[in-house]
Amino acid sequence: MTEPTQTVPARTRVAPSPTGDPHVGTAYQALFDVAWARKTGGRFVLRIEDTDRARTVEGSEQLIYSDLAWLGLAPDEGPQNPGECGPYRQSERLPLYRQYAEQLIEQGHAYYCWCSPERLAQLRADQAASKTSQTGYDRCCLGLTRDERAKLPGFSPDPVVRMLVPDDVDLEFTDAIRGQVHTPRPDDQVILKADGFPTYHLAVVVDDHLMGITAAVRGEEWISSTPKHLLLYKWLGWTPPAIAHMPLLRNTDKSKISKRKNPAARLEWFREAGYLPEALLNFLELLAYPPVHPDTEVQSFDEFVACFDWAKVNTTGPIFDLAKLNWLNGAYLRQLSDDELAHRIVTYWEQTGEPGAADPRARAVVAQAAPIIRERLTTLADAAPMIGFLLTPDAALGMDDDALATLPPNADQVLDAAQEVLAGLDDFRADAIQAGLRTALVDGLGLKPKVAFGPVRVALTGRRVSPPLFESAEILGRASCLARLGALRARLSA
RNA sequence: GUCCCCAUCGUCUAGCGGCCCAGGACUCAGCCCUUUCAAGGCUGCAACGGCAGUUCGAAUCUGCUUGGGGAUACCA
Repeated sequence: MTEPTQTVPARTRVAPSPTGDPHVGTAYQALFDVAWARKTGGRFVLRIEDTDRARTVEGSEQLIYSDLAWLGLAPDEGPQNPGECGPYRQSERLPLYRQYAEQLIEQGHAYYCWCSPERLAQLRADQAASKTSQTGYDRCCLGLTRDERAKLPGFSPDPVVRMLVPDDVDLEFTDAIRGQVHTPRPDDQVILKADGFPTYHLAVVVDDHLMGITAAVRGEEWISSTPKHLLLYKWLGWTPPAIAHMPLLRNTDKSKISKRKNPAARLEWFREAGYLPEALLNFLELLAYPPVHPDTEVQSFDEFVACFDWAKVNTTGPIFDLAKLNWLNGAYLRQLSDDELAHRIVTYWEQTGEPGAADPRARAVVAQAAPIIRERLTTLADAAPMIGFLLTPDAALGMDDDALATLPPNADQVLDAAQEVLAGLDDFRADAIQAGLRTALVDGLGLKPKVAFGPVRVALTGRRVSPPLFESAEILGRASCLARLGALRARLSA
């Protein structure tokens, strides 16, 4: 197996089409692109493949940029930070493709085709119906002039350009991940469309060569068209880059991952859902690559890069299962310092329009609460509901029904005692609060801790489950605590 | 239909002829810790798709088969 030589700095590229929200597959491939570039001291290039005018969506290029940057995979070169091999949008490189298409026609490797889309559709339908193994274009236009062809049925005035695939086309190539791979025999593929735009097949070859790309990472679905690309390289007299075909990410039903079946197919979804980019990166690495360390699967991108080897990339398409990502995200969250965690939460709030983001008091509370919610978070989105009781005015605190249902018959007694303790405390800090309440409720009233602290929790948080009680009480402060204890007490007497 | 790719616990994987009656991680279950919930610790459930062959010996090699996926576009 020939793999890209490690001593040569790679020039790799990710080439998404701007057809809406960036796809998670783009990040997945970019990750391996970047790993290879970093490993070899090379460059990572972003090229926008906008040759399908019907599908191109306004604004998605910007999203591709911001999402890659969020993940720490910002391109070294791209349309917004050009280097020396631009332009980086295929729509700005149009003359190039026509030039090479014409060259191929002159050399006899390609030909014009005037067949109408209707004729081609009929041809395919007939081939399918006859169950023949003979499929593909029938070369109706090969060797004909425009006038000759015009006399035949199914004529369309604007021609496309097709490759003339020879009988002895090479059906084997070396993949960086899979080694020797056999491929299906290609059809006389259209390389230049009637609207003058190239198809992917021509564009990728011309661009990769002209932009000096030495290693290309793409999805497995491209394996079958690789011989077309190799043929073009051969005809044009160019050296192809090393090509790595990544296994395809799958939906739970094992089909190719799609936005329709899986919300996580949208790269944006992870940011919206409160995942940390480093956790997502780690997760994507694990999806196609064995863990770097024998004792843990939590690994940094640098560690991944350091051990990167194409031969270790897996060949089976992984099912995109969020359970492990959730665990990883929690693991990364737990590694954050208090300040960093608070910062991430507030930043997340800013991005999602959470009201607390703009409130200085809320920011202060987040900073105080960071240590007590850290190990309870799966995503950043969990923070707001978890500390909501700290941000709500005392009078507006709601009581969950299931929380009220846990109150024991002697709750009033407990609340009275708790109020007395908290009112008399010199030092309103968590350990003093705990000591005071324990003395009064557990020792004094002879209650089990669970029974003793339950009503206090319900009073202060309105919920059955909450962050640690005494720390929460400290953050709330004496006045709020007394007000809330009093409120629940009053409610019980009513 | 045709062609191509792939195949170890539910999921991600280790394994590249003996160290494997298959190891780790996530999930799940139980226990411990414990003021709730988590986190943490411990224990457990759980896999080499099938059939031939090669070999003293096969999860590992070969063939067939089955299953899954992908490609068969003037989409990428």
